[in-house]
Amino acid sequence: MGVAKGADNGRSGAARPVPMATLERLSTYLNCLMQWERDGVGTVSSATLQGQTGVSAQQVRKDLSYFGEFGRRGKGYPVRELREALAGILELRREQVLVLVGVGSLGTALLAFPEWKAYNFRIGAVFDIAPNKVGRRVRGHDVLPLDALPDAVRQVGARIGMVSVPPQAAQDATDALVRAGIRLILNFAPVSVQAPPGHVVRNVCFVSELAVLSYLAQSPACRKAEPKGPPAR
Amino acid sequence: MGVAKGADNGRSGAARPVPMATLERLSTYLNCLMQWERDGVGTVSSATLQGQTGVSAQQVRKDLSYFGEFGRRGKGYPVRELREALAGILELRREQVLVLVGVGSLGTALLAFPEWKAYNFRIGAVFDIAPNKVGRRVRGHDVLPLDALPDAVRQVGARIGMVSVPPQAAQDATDALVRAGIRLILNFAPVSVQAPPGHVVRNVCFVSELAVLSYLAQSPACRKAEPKGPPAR
DNA sequence: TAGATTGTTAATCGATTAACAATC
DNA sequence: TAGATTGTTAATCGATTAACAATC
Repeated sequence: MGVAKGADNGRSGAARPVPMATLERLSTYLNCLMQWERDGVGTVSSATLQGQTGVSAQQVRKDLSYFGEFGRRGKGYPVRELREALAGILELRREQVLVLVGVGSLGTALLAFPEWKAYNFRIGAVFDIAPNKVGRRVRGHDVLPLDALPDAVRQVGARIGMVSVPPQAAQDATDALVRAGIRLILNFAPVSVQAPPGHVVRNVCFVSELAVLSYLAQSPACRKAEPKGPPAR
Repeated sequence: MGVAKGADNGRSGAARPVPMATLERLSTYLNCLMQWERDGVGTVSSATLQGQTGVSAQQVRKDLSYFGEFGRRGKGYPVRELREALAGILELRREQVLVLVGVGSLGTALLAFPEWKAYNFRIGAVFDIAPNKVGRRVRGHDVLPLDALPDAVRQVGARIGMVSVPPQAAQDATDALVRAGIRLILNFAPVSVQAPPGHVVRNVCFVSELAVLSYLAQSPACRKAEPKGPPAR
């Protein structure tokens, strides 16, 4: 039931499964390291990462330990090396090609997102069903009809699909991606969509996040999700 | 360390803390129920919810049990009542007023999001620093300067703030919200931001989600996050 | 060396799943 | 009643935290 056996980078001997929670934190670390690298910072400690992310220093070290040994005792982690290592773990040293289904206002905002390049993502093809959108050019991308999906996916080598269509259309869009051979799907529509075994659907649902905040608003329970301990920086 | 003591709806006697994981699933259930209510469905079982959400039936029942007893044994859950109960638990029977900082393409897409009303959210005020945006009207909202935040927050009664500014500006925007008395913050910028104790920051980070998918792409580990068991529908 | 900080093992805590009694 | 399905208690599993030895 471990998510990712055998993903241990060849370093850590036996294949411990990597907790999903760890995986979800990795890109946060990567993001900090990218910034520090731009700033010319040479070394950081797990305490520095705690200060920046709110994740406890020991948790940071534990997370990294699933993939190998990246630090120097008494010193900390070399920023550039750790950044490269994390990018490698997340398969972001090779370009990841995405396809996008749905070019409404959210889809258009996604096309304009300035950080794709920094993470080595590229949107390879863009689709919509609306006849008045198909054939147009949006933010430098030709909008293709949905039935062009299978060919386009093969052509651009996409492995990940993003769904940004209205809720009623989300399952259809997902099905189309599945038929086109896409096994990794990021759903932005505020409904749950299902895909067959062997596929992974993850959701970006801000309504859900807001609902959690709304819940927390009622009691003085706001004392969760805070940075803990002495922030070092 | 429990997130939400005393949130037990007055029904369940002692105040069991509600797991964050449960909280995060609640809006998924709510979403399904809203759809079913529109479709005129009278009753659903936990197995139905499993079929629609991928969350196991027993997990659904366990989640609901933190807040009370909503079902009828042998029968299932009355759609309308359960929807109302969940909306109440999430404090969504009263209107939740939001403020938005940052009216770039993502912010604009958020303003255009059609489902705010359905969840009883309302964007009460909108802010930006860019002089060429302040004073303009975007999707029916007047864009205000950041220093209008404290007054506006009081005036519209906002309790939740959304940050959709470029990464470099995200911490500043967060600080401005904090100074304006906002304690619940949803950050859309792909950086981690910090807020003082007593505040909650949650993040919507699709880069993070994509990074997880990218990781999962490498091994045949795609056999996670699937619907399990016999879907009933 | 002494101080700092990592990496790891053990202990705790929390969340999910299994089992089943309650009851419609 | 019999069948179905809930709600709850106990058992398992997974993730976080604490403690500490290793070592730069």
